[in-house]
Amino acid sequence: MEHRYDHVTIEQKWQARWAADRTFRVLNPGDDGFDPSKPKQYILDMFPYPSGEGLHVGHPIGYIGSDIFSRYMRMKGANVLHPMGFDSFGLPAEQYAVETGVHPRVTTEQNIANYVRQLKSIGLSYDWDRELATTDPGYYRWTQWIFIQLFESWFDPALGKARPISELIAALEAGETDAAGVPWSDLDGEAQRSFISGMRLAYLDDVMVNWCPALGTVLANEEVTREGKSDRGDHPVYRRPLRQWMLRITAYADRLIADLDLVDWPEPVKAMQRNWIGRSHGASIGFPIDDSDHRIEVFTTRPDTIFGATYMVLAPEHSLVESLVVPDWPDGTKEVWTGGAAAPSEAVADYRNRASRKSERERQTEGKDKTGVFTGSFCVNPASGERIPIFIADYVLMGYGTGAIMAVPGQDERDWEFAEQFELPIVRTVQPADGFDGDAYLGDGPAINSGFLDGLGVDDAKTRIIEWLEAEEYGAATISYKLRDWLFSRQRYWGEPIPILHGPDGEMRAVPDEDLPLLLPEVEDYRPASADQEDAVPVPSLGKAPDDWRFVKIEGVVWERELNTMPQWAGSCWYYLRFIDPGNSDRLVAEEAERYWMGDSGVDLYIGGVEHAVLHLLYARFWHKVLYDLGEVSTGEPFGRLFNQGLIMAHAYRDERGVYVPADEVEERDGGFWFDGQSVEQSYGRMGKSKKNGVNPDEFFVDHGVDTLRLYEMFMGPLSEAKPWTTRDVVGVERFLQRFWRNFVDPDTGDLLISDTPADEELRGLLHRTTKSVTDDMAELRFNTSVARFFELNNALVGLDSIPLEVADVFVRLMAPIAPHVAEELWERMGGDGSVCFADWPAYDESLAAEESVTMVVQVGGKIRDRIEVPVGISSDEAQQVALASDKVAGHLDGEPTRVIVRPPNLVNIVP
RNA sequence: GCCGGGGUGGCGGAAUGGCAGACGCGACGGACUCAAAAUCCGUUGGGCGCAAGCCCGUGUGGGUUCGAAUCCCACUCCCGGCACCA
Repeated sequence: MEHRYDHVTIEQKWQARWAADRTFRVLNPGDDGFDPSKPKQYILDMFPYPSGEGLHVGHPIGYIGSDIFSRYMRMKGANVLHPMGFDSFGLPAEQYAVETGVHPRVTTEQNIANYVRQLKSIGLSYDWDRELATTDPGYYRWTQWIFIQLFESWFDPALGKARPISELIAALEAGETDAAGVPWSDLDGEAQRSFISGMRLAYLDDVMVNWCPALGTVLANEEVTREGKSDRGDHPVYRRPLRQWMLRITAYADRLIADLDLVDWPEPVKAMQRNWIGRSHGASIGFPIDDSDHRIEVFTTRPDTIFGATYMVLAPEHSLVESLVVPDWPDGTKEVWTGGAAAPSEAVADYRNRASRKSERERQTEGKDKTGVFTGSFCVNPASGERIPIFIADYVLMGYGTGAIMAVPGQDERDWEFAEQFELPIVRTVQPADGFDGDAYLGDGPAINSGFLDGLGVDDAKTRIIEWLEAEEYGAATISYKLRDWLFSRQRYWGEPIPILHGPDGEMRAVPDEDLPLLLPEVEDYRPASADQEDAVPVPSLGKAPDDWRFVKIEGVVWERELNTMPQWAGSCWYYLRFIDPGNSDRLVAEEAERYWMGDSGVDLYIGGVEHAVLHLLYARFWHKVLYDLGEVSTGEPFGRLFNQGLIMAHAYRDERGVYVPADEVEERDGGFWFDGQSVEQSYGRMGKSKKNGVNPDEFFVDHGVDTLRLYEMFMGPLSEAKPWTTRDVVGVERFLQRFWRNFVDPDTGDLLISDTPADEELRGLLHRTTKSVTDDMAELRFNTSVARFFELNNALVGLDSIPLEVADVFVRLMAPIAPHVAEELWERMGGDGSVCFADWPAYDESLAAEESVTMVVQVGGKIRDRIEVPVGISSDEAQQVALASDKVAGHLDGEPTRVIVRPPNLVNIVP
């Protein structure tokens, strides 16, 4: 009784020891005691937003995975950087402040303290000396500094990289280059400023924003769901034109795609990023406007179909629309083109008005029902020479390509639908395949009705028409992207202030370095200046800051501070760099430390959820590339290897009213589920407080133990897969740990049951096989099968009077990464040297790992007919003889075999 | 619609061209116990058979191969992402 496995005492003892000894502190190059001969491993978790709810058992599965890998790498002799911090700017703390008046800083600090406590209680081997939070002024000072670098840089297309804007200005002033064709000296001060502003990587622009009145802020495209709701809170979002800060991520589109080939990431994440960037090859073509010198530029991926362009469509917001509207409907105008209006101006105004009120969602759900009106103007198809009508329609999006299309109904489904509805001509320019009976034909085939293209396949026709367009100066080959510049302003309080000053004449300057960090001002009222109607106008919360913050006098002139704050993604764009050197007040990261820890390919292992595939991971890559171009970091990519852990799912139960009931009190019987005497319905999804199916880790640790949680979560299945939490199954690993302990420790005396008698051959073979198997699993993060191997080895020890020392020593070390507390305790009792965390990872002997004899399978015609024990080293001839001598084989074989396949020592297949 | 991932016992899963179902849960039988819990031992894919043994079996259909859960083709269902992107 006295000496049973007491997980609570053991786990608390070792967590206290690790904290007191700073066991997991890791040194930087240059620090006293740093060992440069060791290889480095930078193993990183996606840091959390510290929510008020704290962690449930589903959250840390990725942290446990990275912790095991970190502990394994330490034992392999690496310097391991394994830090943790908090992404602590964000809406929940601010919303709480709105409701209660409690400063977000206070809430954030409390939540972080709770997270740290919970994370420590999981036994995660972080170097807590490097803890950081994005809300620390010492941290966001550098977030602001990076923003200023973006503001002070431009993307030089000739070099394909960012450069200081001062170099552009110098070149312009020296006359080495000009401003988009205009000599620099011909521009006045205002025009010069405007040109420079248009070149910066961080710039102000009038853009269509996603305005969310309920949140009181605008949102990035990435933060709006396909239903046209806010990603956070699910509030309605409206389109508004507004002057906002933008980051020129589009300049990096090609590099962001190309460099995906350099990183070891899950293919789905790479695919999502490629898809999000959406690079497509095509041509831009200018269609001359009838009776005008102007042209309408379109982008198309199918220039080969130009002879079939029978009309043209502009997005309703297109800037040329006004100039295209004619006073009266021209001859040939069909009734359906007019939208019932008496004149084009009325029809267009009306249509634009309605389109601007539609949400993204409404535009999308219209699907096949196309809407639009005729502008009254025509342009000329440069290939066919036909005069074709110009429409506006909201199925053409302003944000992609040029906001205008040549409509080719014969080869485009959307154009087909529009043409049918608006009674426009349809001309096929690709001969459909035999048997095709659909509408628009998207496949390959010879060109028809296409003049000099006739007979060419799609690819050849594309090449030919682009040559012609370039020769005739109607257009050129182009590449278009779905990716748009990153909208970087938010009107909320709890974010990094954008460190920019606005002068009286509209000029801008960065806050000087010595004034950083630009601290968030104190305000009395955290409420965003929002209203519940969509008509409200976005107003930054920092407008409520005191005047001595808002206005700055420089050399007698009053400058006004930028009032927008940065989005939550800002802080997480570079935190992995700060972990390397979190206390540095001179640089965002010291050069030598950065070079050491980022090595050739950046972070060695980055574990986190797949939900960040296009947001955080794309933004961070973008910032990293800018910093790389500016010489601040030494690698082209931040995260060399990425791993997505799967969610822990759980069953939830609802009663007849649809109200969730506590999942841990539901009983299963008679083929149904019951709570408090009534039948409840089972569903399956993410764990969460609202579904009453979360499992609280604090309670779990008391009842079952931390090592049990770690073993269970790793044993559930592959780390990358979503898996259901089943409390019932926990007992398996719990039993294992108790049996493991009993194998080592006499329950009556507390004596170690270890002797130095050697292991017998069978046990020694199993030990080496286990070591080999677990070692192989570690590199691939296949911890589920490692745990299974532990069970097997453990079962082989049951019933022995004592464990051979060679087995005990290796077993404890193998267990140390996954179940570190019990491993430390046994290691100490066994008289191990120092912490087991730095013991050598066990080696194995390949020849001992091989089994002495194996079961050879004998097949006849591919069906198993016999199993024979044979020595491992059996020769092909011997194996064949043994197999053919089998009685069981003889019964299934009449006559001589036609062929015998021999794969010693595993298999002989006799083909009759 | 497009892109990506997946379908294996009652359940979680193992096996990536060579013994399908490792390991665990559950279930069943047994030991210990006055009894229960805990613990320990055994059985456990389905079917036929007293047994030896035989047949079937990895979503469906086909193919490659001496041999396929694994590779190829077609289909189907489930999950994730994107979606009027010209």
